[in-house]
Amino acid sequence: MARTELRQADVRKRAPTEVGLGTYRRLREGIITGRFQPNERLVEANLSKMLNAGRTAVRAALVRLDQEGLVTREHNRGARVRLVSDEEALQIEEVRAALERLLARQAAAKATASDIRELRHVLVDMRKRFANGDAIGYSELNPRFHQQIWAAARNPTAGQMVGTLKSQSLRFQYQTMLRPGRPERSLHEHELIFGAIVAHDPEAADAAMRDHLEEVLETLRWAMGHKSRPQHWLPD
Amino acid sequence: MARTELRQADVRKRAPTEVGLGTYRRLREGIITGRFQPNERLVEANLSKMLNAGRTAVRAALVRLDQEGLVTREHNRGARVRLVSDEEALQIEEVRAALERLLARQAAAKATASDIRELRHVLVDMRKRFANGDAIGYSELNPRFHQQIWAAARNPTAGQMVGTLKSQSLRFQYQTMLRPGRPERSLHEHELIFGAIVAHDPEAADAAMRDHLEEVLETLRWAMGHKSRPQHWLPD
DNA sequence: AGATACCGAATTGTCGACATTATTGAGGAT
DNA sequence: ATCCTCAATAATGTCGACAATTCGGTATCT
Repeated sequence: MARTELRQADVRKRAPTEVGLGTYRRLREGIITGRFQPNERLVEANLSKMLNAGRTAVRAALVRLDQEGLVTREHNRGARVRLVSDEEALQIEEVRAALERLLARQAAAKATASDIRELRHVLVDMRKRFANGDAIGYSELNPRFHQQIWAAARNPTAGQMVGTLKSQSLRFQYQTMLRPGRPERSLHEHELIFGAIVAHDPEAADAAMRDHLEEVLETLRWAMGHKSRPQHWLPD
Repeated sequence: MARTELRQADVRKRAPTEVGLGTYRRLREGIITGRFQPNERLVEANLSKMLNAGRTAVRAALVRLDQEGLVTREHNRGARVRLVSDEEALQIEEVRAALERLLARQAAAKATASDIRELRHVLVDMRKRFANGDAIGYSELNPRFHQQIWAAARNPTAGQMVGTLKSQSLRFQYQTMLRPGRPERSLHEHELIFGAIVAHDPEAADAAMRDHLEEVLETLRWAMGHKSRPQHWLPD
């Protein structure tokens, strides 16, 4: 029975140097940005050379990414970039909506003046880019806005969770801004959310975020109906 | 460019034999059931012998559990059972509430006759045990009831997510049933949720689940105020 | 006595080698 | 032509050994 270690005094603050961070982070980035295509095989030896890291580190990274839902692993058959189906993407979006509503509510309750300043800054930029017709720049700012809300909510648990969710469904987000009239309404919805947070009105923030993400979901369904067939499965 | 592998035809259905499942599952079980105490060091060599598995497998399991939030790892300093603070536990409960509301809503929308039969079965058992004053047996059935709802919702994404959340805060759940009058009200709340699902009324299911988990949260806050000392009884 | 440097035990991180398993393609039988 | 067998190949899973690092205790100096 060597289980005699449980004093809380041992938990000193220290630089939280996590373990195999480098390779994990780079591999993750590669998957999210699409450098590895969905369903592509991830051979450990190859990755080992590409990231010049030992196979052990690659392996650990793959385990993490598996748990995170970005790759799938099968016994003796290796790892692949996980392909999330349309249905799954919708489910993920629903879950994300539930979490973001909570975060918006808490942000409205807890936001400091500094939080609001940051949020306003992003929103001002969004207005500018929208006015210039810069749709790409606008959709780049979109995640920034939401992340500011997560920060203001002071709920790391929910924040991290919604972050991993977003990484899973990120491939689908690019299509949504193509819908006619979508950017304009998107901007308006963000204004409403911002207003509710500034007013410190959790109920309104919840409702505004609900409406916003309901619109996003609807747009996503629209995009899925209209999407030209994914050019995966080539006709041989 | 050896990255020319992306046909969907390759994704055949097959037994999804995940990788190092055995050791991971046993270690996880050990942590959840409290055989390893919070903040206890998890030395790889020891675990290797205890679970008689290679150190490699133990290591992989620890990586997974780290990503899952059940252990924390620091570079060159090993792994410990993660201690979740009271504040974190409350945050987790809030997130869980948001997700379970979604799941209750979807369960009400999609539940089949079979789902409802299963759910009724659990509820009948709960009534019995409550009538017998069997508080322990009652709280054992509690997770079963919720899991049936997750199954009926047909939303694996949210289901798995709420499952991992629950495992993180499980240590706190034992205290809640000690509050005077809590079992009775808990049973009543479960009846309401069940009724809403049977009636296929998503709105009502959402509201009932919200009320239920709001009560749980309140009880949790109460328990935290009253906790003399977290008595980690060792179940050997 | 108190602070500091330092050494040794314990533990983790990493690498390479080997066994195990799946996959592919050729070849032969029906 | 189709199906089956079977070896060749490629990739993963696993084990052991070694280097690197942390931590506790001890000796040393002021």
